[in-house]
Amino acid sequence: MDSPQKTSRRTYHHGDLASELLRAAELELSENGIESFSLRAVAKRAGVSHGAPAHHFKDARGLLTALATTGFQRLLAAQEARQKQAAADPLSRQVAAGLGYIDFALANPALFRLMFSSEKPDRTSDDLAKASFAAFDKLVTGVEGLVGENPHTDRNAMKDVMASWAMAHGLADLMVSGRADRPMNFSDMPQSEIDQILTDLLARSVRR
Amino acid sequence: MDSPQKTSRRTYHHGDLASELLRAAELELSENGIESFSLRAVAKRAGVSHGAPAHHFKDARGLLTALATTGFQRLLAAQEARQKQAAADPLSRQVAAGLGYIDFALANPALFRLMFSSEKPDRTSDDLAKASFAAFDKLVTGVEGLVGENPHTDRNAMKDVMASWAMAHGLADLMVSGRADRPMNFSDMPQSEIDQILTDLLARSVRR
DNA sequence: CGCATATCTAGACAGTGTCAAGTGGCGTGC
DNA sequence: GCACGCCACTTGACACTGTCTAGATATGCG
Repeated sequence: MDSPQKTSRRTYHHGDLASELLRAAELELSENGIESFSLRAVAKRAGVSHGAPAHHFKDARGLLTALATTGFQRLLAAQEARQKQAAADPLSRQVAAGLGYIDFALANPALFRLMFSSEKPDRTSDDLAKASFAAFDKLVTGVEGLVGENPHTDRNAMKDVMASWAMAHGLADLMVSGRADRPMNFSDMPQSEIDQILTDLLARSVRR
Repeated sequence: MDSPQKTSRRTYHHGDLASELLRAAELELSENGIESFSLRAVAKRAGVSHGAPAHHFKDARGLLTALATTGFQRLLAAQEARQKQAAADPLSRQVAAGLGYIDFALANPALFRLMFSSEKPDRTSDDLAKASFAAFDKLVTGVEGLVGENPHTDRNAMKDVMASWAMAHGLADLMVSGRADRPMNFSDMPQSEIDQILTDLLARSVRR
């Protein structure tokens, strides 16, 4: 009568190995970084043999594709979380999306790298494409509210999307790699002050 | 009487294996990407045994650190190349630096990833730190000319540096990973039109 | 000319991802 | 209520990786 997915797996059949592998993979990723990621270490962490993952994910690429997909879903959620706390005007909402983007990157640096700086996830995967498009579309609708044009049909509006994205992504990537610390001294600042600076920078990108 | 570095190495001692390894490594990098980089493949490409590189670079990390160092030197050169063609006013010069940054990234995508999205280069290396600081400092002096304040002492000016860097880096990174193609349709544009758009986006970041 | 030393080779080791074959246990059809 | 089928997993093999050690070779200094 117990649920099929229990944390202690003394049975031969695991019950929910797929999601356990995803959790293990994310832990491995965040502890060791993407460049020393090992499928066998993930299997060991999940308490199964090194060949077990193949039954749920074709290969390492498959597992990392699935993991990146959840990453994009959570990236979208992080953007929305910031928007909930933000003022209702379109600029504040768009800036909030950028702040959420950066929040996510700083909270999940290795996953962020997997999503944006790795060839390992299979970008032709439908699930991955859908999830990454949804996160992208958050910026598109934000700009649409801001400039009153649909970026998918208006080239200038799409330029604003690109500006907004590039600024958020650039800040996120430089912060994740620790390159913003030296010039900006973020580590000595309270979060509110960091937010203020980032807000200023993000707002520049969409003003034309 | 022949130069010590000849392309055909039938001699036991190579003569200039260190730089040959660097060239081989860069070729391997651009052909296979950083994630399937193999030190043994580099050695094979250079025509030496798999153990040979260790004598010139302590390990794979050492080789990649040296390669990233040359990358930052060439990144700086690419920024300066664009500035030479640009108008003399400070804004044009700063935008040109950004265009050069993007030029470099698009011309050397795998190397760009090695420099900015990898933990393999040893960032505590003096040579690497010096080269990467020199490239960064190009943006700093550009902003100084633009706003009339030294960013190293003026916090607002350093914010402008960060804005300029984040926009250039964000655009470069998104373009390298092919993520800008879909929304912007860059592949259907002549270079002049791409430059025009990028110029607009880069200029936004430093105007306050 | 001979010897020291830098340079390179060759083999071993632990670790990696993937493939093939074999085993354990669950549930379905009788 | 039981046997059988099938899915989930294990095990071992393979080629490949980076690094270490020991040995071979050529260069240049005395």
